[in-house]
Amino acid sequence: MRTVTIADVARHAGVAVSTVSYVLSGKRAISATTRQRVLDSVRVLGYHPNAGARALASKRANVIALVLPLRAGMNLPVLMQFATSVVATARQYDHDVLLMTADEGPDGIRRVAASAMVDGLLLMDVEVRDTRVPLLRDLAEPSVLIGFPADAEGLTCVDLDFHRAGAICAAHLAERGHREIALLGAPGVVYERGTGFAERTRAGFLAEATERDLHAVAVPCAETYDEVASAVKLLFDAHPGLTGVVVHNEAAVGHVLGALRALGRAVPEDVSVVAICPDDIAERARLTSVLIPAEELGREAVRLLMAKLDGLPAGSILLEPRLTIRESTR
Amino acid sequence: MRTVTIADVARHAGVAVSTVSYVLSGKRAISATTRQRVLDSVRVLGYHPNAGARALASKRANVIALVLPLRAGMNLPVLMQFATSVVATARQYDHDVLLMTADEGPDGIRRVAASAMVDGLLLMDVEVRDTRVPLLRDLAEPSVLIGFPADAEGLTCVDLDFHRAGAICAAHLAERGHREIALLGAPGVVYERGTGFAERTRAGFLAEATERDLHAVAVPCAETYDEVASAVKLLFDAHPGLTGVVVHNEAAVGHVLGALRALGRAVPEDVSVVAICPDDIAERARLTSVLIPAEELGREAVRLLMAKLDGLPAGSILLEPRLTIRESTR
DNA sequence: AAATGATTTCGAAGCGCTTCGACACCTGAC
DNA sequence: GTCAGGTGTCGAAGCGCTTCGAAATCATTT
Repeated sequence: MRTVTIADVARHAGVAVSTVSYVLSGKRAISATTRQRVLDSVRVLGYHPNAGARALASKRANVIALVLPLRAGMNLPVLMQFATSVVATARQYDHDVLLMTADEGPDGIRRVAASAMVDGLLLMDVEVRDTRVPLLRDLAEPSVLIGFPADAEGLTCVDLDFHRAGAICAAHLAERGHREIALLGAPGVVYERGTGFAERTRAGFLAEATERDLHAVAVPCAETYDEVASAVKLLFDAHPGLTGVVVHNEAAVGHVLGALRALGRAVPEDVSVVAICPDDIAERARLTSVLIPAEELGREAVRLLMAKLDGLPAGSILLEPRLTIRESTR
Repeated sequence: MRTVTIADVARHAGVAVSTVSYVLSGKRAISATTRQRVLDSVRVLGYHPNAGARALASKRANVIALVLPLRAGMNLPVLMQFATSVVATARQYDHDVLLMTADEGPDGIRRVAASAMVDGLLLMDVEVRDTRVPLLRDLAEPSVLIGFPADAEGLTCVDLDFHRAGAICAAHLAERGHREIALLGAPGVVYERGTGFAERTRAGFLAEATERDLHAVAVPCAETYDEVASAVKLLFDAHPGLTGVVVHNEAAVGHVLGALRALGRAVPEDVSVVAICPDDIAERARLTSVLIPAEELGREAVRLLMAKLDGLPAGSILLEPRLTIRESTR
């Protein structure tokens, strides 16, 4: 059972090879009768174009690379949703997905790009000072990043709008009548590194609080229980009237709840808590939260990449955060 | 910056194109001096072979498809470890990985296979009566399955040796002096479907128990708390002297512990519990367990697939289970 | 010195597809 | 009846690589 080639289809339909190609690609007008004859032959013979030959001739592989950080510490449900959404969306655009792990590093990216194996790249979890970013800049292949590196100039990035997320949390607490609120953010070092998303959440939170005339503080937050507990204690010592807390640190959120319990402050009776974290974590603890929209991130990232493949300019985009109200705020 | 082709390398090194090809593939002897000259040119020019052209000429894409069940209900850590291991191992064999989701179904498989986009396929979580299995059988491309379908004849499958796993659990309990033990397995319907792995665990468990002259029973086990609780109650009513329980049902294991607690039986003081489940679940509950060796599964699956790609015959293999002793048995 | 055989290198023929320019045919306008 | 301008189709030239057979080179042997 030799594999069926376009020449077989052409012979079977009694037309030229190029005609078959044009029917399939739609790049030139073909009469309805010829078109139908060709399509019938395709069906009858079970023809599938050879991807390699197509890529070679057209300089388009119809494959995108998905570079995932398959290391420990990632939130798996988020990663999975993202990957699933990328694959599904890519298929809608008639593209396949080549899976790469971040630990091949820049070389892996250079390799797949230079080999014309993929037409574009999707990188998840880009770090602030990522060694791959300069490479992406002068790669011929377009790329889209999930997350913003330190200097996003000239790159296409997709991320949750953390400024708005911070603001939405503050607004939610304000609307519930809280007058004194706090943000527990990432560990201090993260701010010192100038990590964009942590800083932006903070700015949005404080701006909205100021706007609404609330008393607000924002403090970094470590991730071990003891450190979290003492930070929470310090916070309430300094601000006894505090009734609303936003936690933007998925590793610390459980500890914050524990610390509150230890201090004898009930949630939501005494203190309302809003988290900015993956949905599974918030769901488990029944927390009001702003989730990480993994599926939407994947979809938008692919959409942007496809636009770039078509030569369209594509700027970065920020996704609108959405608050899910659960049982930790009142 | 036109991309560098093999012709550029040949010109730069002052040799024929075919010589460059042979240097790179090692398929013919090339003198050391020529070889070095070519390799230098490759380095200087930054040459990377065009994957499409290579695939077209050699009929080898150097890509394998990884078909994952990206639906809910999978144990994510297991899936991730598996995927990571597959990608890493494939790279060792100079192959890349095309990521597909099971929801494209047989058509997706047919598509990538017929388009010569991949040389082989890796399917995870194959179901007992999987519609893709007959397809795989008469596909030209070799494939490896994780898990055993109803009829594995002529297929290459990799899985944990559940017969041994059942036996190891029984043996562990026997060594600790337990004389009356039970296996809580998959829900009844799973056995009725004739699912291989559930039945094999059961057989291994009972055989080992008989061997060691223990009193052993094996019962199916549902997955809601109430059903589990009543099953556990019935079990202990019927066998008051029961002191060892093996749970082979990752969804039920938490409920079993709860039910035991409700019956006033302490673990491990009154009852020893061994689980056959993903490591994260056992780790969380500090259970002695036989884990699902995701990483090893990935590695072995790729190894088998590569063997088949080289035309070697490859039978199915069963991985040796390993017991991790934690705090639930004594 | 010629012949033999190994060893190393070369040239050319594809692999299956896309795409460009050209050709054939058909309209309708003059 | 001729010619301009569409349509629809074809043929051929690659795309960049692998691989086969043959040529060229060199060391041995007779």
